[in-house]
Amino acid sequence: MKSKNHDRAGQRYSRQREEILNIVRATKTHPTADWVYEQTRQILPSISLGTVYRNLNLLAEEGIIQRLVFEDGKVHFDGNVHEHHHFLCEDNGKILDVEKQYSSQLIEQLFKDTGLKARGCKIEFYGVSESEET
Amino acid sequence: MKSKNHDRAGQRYSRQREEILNIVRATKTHPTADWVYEQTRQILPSISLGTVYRNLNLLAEEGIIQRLVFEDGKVHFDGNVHEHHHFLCEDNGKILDVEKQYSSQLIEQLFKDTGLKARGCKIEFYGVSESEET
DNA sequence: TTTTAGATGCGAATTATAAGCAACTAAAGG
DNA sequence: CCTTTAGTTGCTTATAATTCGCATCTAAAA
Repeated sequence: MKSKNHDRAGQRYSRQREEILNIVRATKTHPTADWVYEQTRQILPSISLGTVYRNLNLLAEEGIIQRLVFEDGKVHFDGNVHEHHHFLCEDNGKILDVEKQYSSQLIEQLFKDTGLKARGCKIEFYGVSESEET
Repeated sequence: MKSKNHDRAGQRYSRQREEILNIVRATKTHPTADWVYEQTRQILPSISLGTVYRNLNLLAEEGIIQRLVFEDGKVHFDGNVHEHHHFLCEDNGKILDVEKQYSSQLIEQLFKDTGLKARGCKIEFYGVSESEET
């Protein structure tokens, strides 16, 4: 079915946006705009990179996908909008999801320690994900 | 005194690097390369932006300063290399330091929950830092 | 001193991303 | 259906951030 990618004020359906959303939702690789562009081209060969950027940003603004910036300085997108954190593997560069509810605990602790009221938090773990034998 | 900014293999002293390091260490604003450039120019008017980039990256590689990427997608530098986290204020855009030891606790919990061994982690809190009355 | 590898300033090249615009089209109204 | 309207697209051209190439300069060891 057509994911309701147009079910919002001042926004209509477009095939391009539909495919972009499908692609982002179908992967766990936390893709960049460029990767999404390459994938989408295989289905809609005449799509332009600008359209991919526009739609990714639009979907992120709507909260339908997430926009993430990792240490590589690049913007990544994530179809998983539930609370979760990330583990960046220093070996293979992969980004693993950490689907654990660590935020509320930390936010409380932060408040006790500093008085700051956080609305949320993001945790980025880093290390090697696989065994290290050479 | 001249901070030992050259006390490493294949690296010699340079006035430019010294000033850059001083400036990054003297602020808590988590500056971008451009800001550091503007500051350094006031002391060394003929310094070039390329030199600032080169030295910031070099110092970061040596672990003398930290390279951070926040949600604004920009690279920031931090003279504070001790374990600490950040609070991004959604009002004024300021980045506050959270000098608390939350990492080891989380890393342990991550290991228990998933078996992943993290070497470290970064927490980014976000919310409004000041009272919200209008 | 001389030597040498590291550092600098400058300008050109890359990358990632946004902006401008005429042509196209979804969807609401008649 | 046919019109109308405003959102969307592909294209091209900007920007902004960062890196590279290179001749020149200079710390610091010999």
